Amino acid sequence: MANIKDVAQMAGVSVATVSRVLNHHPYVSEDKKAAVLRAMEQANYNRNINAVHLSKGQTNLIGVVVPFSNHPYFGLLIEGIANEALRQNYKLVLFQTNYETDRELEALAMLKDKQIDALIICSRISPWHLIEEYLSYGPIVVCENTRGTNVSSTFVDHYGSFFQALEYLHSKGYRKIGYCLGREMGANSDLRRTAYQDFLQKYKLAFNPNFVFYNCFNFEDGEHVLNRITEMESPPAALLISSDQVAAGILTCCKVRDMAVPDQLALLGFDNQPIAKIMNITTLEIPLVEIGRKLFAQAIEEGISSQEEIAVKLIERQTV
Amino acid sequence: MANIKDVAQMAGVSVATVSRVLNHHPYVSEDKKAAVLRAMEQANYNRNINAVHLSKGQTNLIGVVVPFSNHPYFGLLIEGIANEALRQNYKLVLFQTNYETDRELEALAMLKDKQIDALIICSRISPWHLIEEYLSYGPIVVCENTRGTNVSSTFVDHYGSFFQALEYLHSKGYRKIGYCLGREMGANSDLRRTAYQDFLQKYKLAFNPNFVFYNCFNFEDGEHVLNRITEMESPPAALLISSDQVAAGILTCCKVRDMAVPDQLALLGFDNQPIAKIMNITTLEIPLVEIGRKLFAQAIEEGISSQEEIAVKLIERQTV
DNA sequence: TCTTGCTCTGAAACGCGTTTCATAAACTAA
DNA sequence: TTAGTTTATGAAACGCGTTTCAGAGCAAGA
Repeated sequence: MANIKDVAQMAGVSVATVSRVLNHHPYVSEDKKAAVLRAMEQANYNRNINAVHLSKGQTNLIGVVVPFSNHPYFGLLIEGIANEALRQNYKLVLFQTNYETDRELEALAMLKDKQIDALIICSRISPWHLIEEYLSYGPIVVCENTRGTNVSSTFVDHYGSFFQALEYLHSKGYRKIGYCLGREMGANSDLRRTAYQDFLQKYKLAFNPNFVFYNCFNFEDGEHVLNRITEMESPPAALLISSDQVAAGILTCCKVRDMAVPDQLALLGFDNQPIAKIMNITTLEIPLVEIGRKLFAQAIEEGISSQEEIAVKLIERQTV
Repeated sequence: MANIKDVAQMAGVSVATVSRVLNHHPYVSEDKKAAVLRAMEQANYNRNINAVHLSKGQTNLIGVVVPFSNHPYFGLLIEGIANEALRQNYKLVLFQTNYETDRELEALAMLKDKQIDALIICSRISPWHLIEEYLSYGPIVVCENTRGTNVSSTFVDHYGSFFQALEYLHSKGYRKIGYCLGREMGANSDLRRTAYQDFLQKYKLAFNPNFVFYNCFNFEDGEHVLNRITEMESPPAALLISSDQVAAGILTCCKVRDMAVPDQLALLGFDNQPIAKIMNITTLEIPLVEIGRKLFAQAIEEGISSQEEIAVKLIERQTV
């Protein structure tokens, strides 16, 4: 396998000049450039990427940590990240953690080893102090409010948007409001729970633990929710659902059971996923693809750190 | 950042000895080994992985090409691959192609650049001759019959298993049999189509183009299938469905519409995914996790190439 | 006692592209 | 014409761990 030295010799130039041609450096005369290109062609030259990595001290690989890559929420996020990665000539290494600590640690270890230039954590399971330990090895970008730290992030104000959603339902006359979340634990869930409590307090509404549904991730989880609701003597009149996917599942079940939406049960989703549009679900749009783009940009941004809060937008359709 | 030289100096040994300690070479005396470990600790030494890659000429990274990582079929395959990768201390780079040629080419380019040691293609879109061009750069392992070539593969005899499934339905008395596939094009679809034609011929059954359903990938695609079937004057009595996921979707719809399974419509799935067990779907088990393991083993197996055919197993449950 | 064969260690070569520094030539502005 | 840029190019240093080769020391077997 020919290397840069061979090519240099064949073209009658120094390796530095070959390197310049390889990297499109402007200061190379046309004739030498042509000679180098010819030599590369002849020798069937292939740049040794590992030598480049060693020399540059970077790999153009960015790690992305997600709990599930199959979920539309993360799917859209990944899409945004991948778009930007392509544009900037980076590749992605995907870590699907299933919320297992070890998988997350693997990703952090790769950052430490400089096998990836930066790490984007879309949703974490590890405690924050553990993440912090790895900050010195390379940029880590997350999806939660990191204001006051030097960690970059792009995030949604989950407290504010949840509160906003509750206010909207309240303004529509709903008083018995329940909500569906994914994980019971986790930074975002905490924020939403707090928003809910504060909302109840504001309007002097009583807390009903039956109105809280956890482990709502996918379409099929909607059925479980509706099963519980139909068994209740005093069911909620509206549901705030942290994922359109689940909202769609609930809505589908409602149709099957001839439950009128929104009259018997109002549904307010989150994300504005494609399925929400198709099924006419009222939702709070979260521009996930755009968030993905920003996360990537932050991952490769040099020196500085930045925190960006993303606004959500209410999309009124027919389920509230 | 300390390097191996610094550590060697601190420990009073040569870099070779430090390298031996790092790589658990047996011939290092206990005291020197201890000294090296102490020095590494003190210097907060971190091995530069890119230097290792350059030196070894490999990266311990294996590329995995799938069309969708969110589909249970590929999810299980990936699980098997990932298990084995973990065991053998390799990392995976996942390429989700969405069946776009460019994404597949990206993966092949990384193989060419030796940024990955091998490539596992779970389902391809590129023509075979294009894949072949990259064989000289590193091992490529695929999921289709490559007997007679020097390409390693682990595959299911799709012709045989489809035929077997059709025979089973026939033996149960079904004559009007339809089938659902994913892609219309693709090596596996061709095989299955041929099996179907041959089956019809064998039993002198007429071909009905309405009994063929394409683009059946996910749970929700089951609804489309059933919609078409309910509109037919002369619907199929049994369906052979190339994914349990779709079979589950169809079965769910049947329940909603009070259609008796298998009396009004028999369903025979493929894969034996978890959902098939839960929903009691008769299916042909494909040991996807096991196939994943084998694919990975083949990817890192030195020198030789091997082709392994995997047997499927009929699991009789309650939908036929 | 002499081989033979381990065990242990270090020097040096190797993998290979990037980048800095020095230098020379060519050009521009004063 | 002189000073100051800009363009162009090569030598050499740099990033850093692995591996081969040679040799020393020591023990077991002949």
